[in-house]
Amino acid sequence: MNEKTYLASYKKSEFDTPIITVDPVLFTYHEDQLKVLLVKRANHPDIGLWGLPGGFVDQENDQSLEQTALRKLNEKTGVIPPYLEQLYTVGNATRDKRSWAVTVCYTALIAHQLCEAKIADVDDAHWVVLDELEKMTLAFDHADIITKARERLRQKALYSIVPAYALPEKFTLPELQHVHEVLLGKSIQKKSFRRRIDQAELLIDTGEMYSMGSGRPAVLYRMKKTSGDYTFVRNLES
Amino acid sequence: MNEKTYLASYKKSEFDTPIITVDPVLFTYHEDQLKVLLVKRANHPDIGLWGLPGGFVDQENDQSLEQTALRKLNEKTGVIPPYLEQLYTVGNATRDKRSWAVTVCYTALIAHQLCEAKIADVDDAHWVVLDELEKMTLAFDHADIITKARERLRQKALYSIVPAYALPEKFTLPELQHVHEVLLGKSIQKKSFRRRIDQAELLIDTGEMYSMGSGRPAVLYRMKKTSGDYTFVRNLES
DNA sequence: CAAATAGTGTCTGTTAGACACTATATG
DNA sequence: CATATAGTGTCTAACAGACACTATTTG
Repeated sequence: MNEKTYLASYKKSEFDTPIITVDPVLFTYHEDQLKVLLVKRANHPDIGLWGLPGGFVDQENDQSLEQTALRKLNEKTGVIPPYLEQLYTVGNATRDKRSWAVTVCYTALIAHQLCEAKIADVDDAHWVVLDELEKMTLAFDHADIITKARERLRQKALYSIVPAYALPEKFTLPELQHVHEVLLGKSIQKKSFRRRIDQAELLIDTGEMYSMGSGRPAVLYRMKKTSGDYTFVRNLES
Repeated sequence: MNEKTYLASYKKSEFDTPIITVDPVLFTYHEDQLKVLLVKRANHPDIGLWGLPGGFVDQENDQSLEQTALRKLNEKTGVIPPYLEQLYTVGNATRDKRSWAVTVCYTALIAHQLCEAKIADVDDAHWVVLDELEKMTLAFDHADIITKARERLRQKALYSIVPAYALPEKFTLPELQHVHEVLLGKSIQKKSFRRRIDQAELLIDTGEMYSMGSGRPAVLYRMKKTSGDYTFVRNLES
C-alpha cells in the first residue's frame, strides 16, 4: 500500500487516543499582589469548581496549540496577552475521571488594566490572589499546574525581566522591582536590580514620569521588543 | 444530571480529538561526538524515513507520558536512561498528514556503552552524529525537535552538569569537559570548569584512575544523586 | 521644614576568564 | 630525555550585595 492509499483509508476514530486540552495560567499584578485568572466550570466533571480557563483544541479553527491557548484567554478576557510561553504538559491515566487525559499548559502575563472591564463584568471568571489558592479546591490538577507556573516565573525573575509583561505598557522601575520581589518572596537590592537593567539597555525611557502621590516621581519606561528574551548571565541571589 | 450519570454516559469517541504521540530525543556521547538515536519508520506515513523513537500512548499500560517515553526508549535500546526531561509539546494542523497532531517531546541521555550491544544488533535503529542530520530528511518535524533538544541541552551545559548523564557512571573531568565543549561548540577554560564543580561538590572521587594511553591518568568520578538538579548561579560564557 | 519615595556612588565579595605553571604518565 | 595529558596557582575582570548618600516630590 502506498502512502496515498493509506491516508485515504485512514480512520482516526478507529484508534483510541487520550483526550487533550490546553490550560493557560494567566497571571497579572494588581494592588501589590500577583493574581491568577480562574473560571467557574459550567460542565461536568468538577462542575461548579474554579479552574484554569482552558479547553479543547478546535481542530477546525485552531492552527496550533498556541492559538488554542490564545483563543481561550481571549474568550475570557477579551484581549490577547503580550506574553505566552509553554509551561509543560501533563498526561496520565488518573487526572481526569473520564479518561486518560493530556493537558498542554501555558504561562501567560497581562496588565491588569487591559482586561479589568470584561472580567469585572462576568461572574464566572475572576482574579484570585496567589496566596489564597491554598484555601481553595480547584478542578482537576489545576492547583499543581499553577504552582509549577509560579515556580517557573519565579526562576525567570532571577535572570530576566519577563515579569514586566504583568505590568502596563508603561511602568516604573520601582513597580517592576516590586513584581520581582513578590515573585521571589524577598526584597532585592535596588542598586543591583537597576544596574543590570541599565547595562543591558532593556528599557526605553518614555520621558514621562509617574508619581505615587507622595515622594519623588519615578520615570516611566517601556520594554524594547526583544527584552523579554534577554537573559542575564548571572542570577540574582535566590 | 449529576457527575456520576455524566461519567456513565460519557462516550469519548463522540468527540474528535487530535492524535497524540510521545517523541523522546535520546542523546549519547561516543567517539568525541554527540549522537542521537533514530529509528527507521516501518509504517505510513513517512514510511522508510528515519525519525525519533516515539509512538502512541498505550492507555492500558502507560500510567503517564513519562512512562510512554521510557517504554519506547526501552523497546529500542533495552535500557532505561538515567536522565529524562520533558522538552516541549508541538501540536498543529499540518505536521502530520493524517490529522491535527500533538507530540510531547522529551530529552533523554544515556551512556553509549549501556545500549551498544542491542543497537548494533538491529538495523532499524542507529546512532547518528548530530552534524550529519543536516544532510538527512527526517520524518515529520523531527529535525526541528532534535534542534530544539540540542539547543536546550546546550543551555544546560552553561549552568549545570546534566550532560554528564551522556557518559558512563564513572567518568573523568576531561571527558565531561569535552562533552560540554562539543555542546557549546567552543572550548572552555579548564580551570573555570573544574573550579565550579569542585566548589559545588557535585562529584565523588571513586579513587580509580583512567588513562587515555599516553599522558597522566585522570581521576574517575561519579555523580552524586542530586547533582543533576544543581544549577550554578552564574553561567559559563556563551 | 519633615516625610516619603526615586535614584546614585562606591566599596566589598564572589566567581569566571586567561594563562602560565606543575604533576604524572608513556616511550 | 620529549611528548602528552591532568591538574593547580594566581591575577584580572565582571557583576551582584550592601548601604550610605543625594534628589525630588507633597504637605
